[in-house]
Amino acid sequence: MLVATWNINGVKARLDVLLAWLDERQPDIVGLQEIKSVDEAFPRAELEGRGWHVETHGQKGFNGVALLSKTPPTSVERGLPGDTADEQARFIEGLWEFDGRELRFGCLYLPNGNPLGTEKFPYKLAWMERLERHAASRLRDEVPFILAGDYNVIPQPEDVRNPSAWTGDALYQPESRGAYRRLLNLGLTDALRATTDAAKTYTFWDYQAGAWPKDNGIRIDHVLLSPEAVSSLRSVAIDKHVRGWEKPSDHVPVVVDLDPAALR
DNA sequence: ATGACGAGCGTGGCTCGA
Repeated sequence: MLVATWNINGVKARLDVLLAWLDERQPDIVGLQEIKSVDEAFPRAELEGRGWHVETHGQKGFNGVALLSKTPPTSVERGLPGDTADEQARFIEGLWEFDGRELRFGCLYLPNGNPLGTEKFPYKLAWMERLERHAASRLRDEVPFILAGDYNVIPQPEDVRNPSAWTGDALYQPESRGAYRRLLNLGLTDALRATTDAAKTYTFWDYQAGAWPKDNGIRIDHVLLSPEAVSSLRSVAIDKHVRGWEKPSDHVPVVVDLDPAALR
């Protein structure tokens, strides 16, 4: 079975590439980020007409996350726990059952945090602390758990073409990378790094300054697996070719193949 | 290299992203 994450950068502007990619890939569960749409404006009918189940957690103008799946989730929760005053739509989580085995999939759009020196960076770090607490809680459930999305964190130097260009950026700060490392230290596995130590496994290329033709990318879209899910890991793919399509998102899908019979 | 790209909102030029 295939589970995937994709920062779509506007679902209405990206409907054609989303449908083309879904046709090509046929994933079982997809987490979308930056849908930039309220729930009522999400192109639900176009997706449901092709058999997809749709769960949204939208917001006007920016942010917003969604879950698409071939079979409906048995339950869905919206919003990251831990701060009722946080109104930004950045987290949605669903529970599925496959042949009697449960699988929980959390889809996140972690705050960017730029520019440094503004309230945005402490908001990012506070959000990561909440995410760590939530992940620890889910891990205690021992239900196979996937935490996938746009983390807005470059974990290591090999995850960026030009590390020195990012030293002043929130995505590459020691605090951001440390918080990502703490997630892994809880017992989550970065699916891509469990399968390869290759460099240039980027998931984002800026629209500006010819970043895509120059392969000036960064790896910031990650799929983290709980111990109960990592035992089912077959392979990971970064669908890089999608970045070359007409009207692409600046991010590409990350797709993880799991053996459902090995979920425990 | 980042005023350079792109989406949303809403009709001109902001905000936001990474």
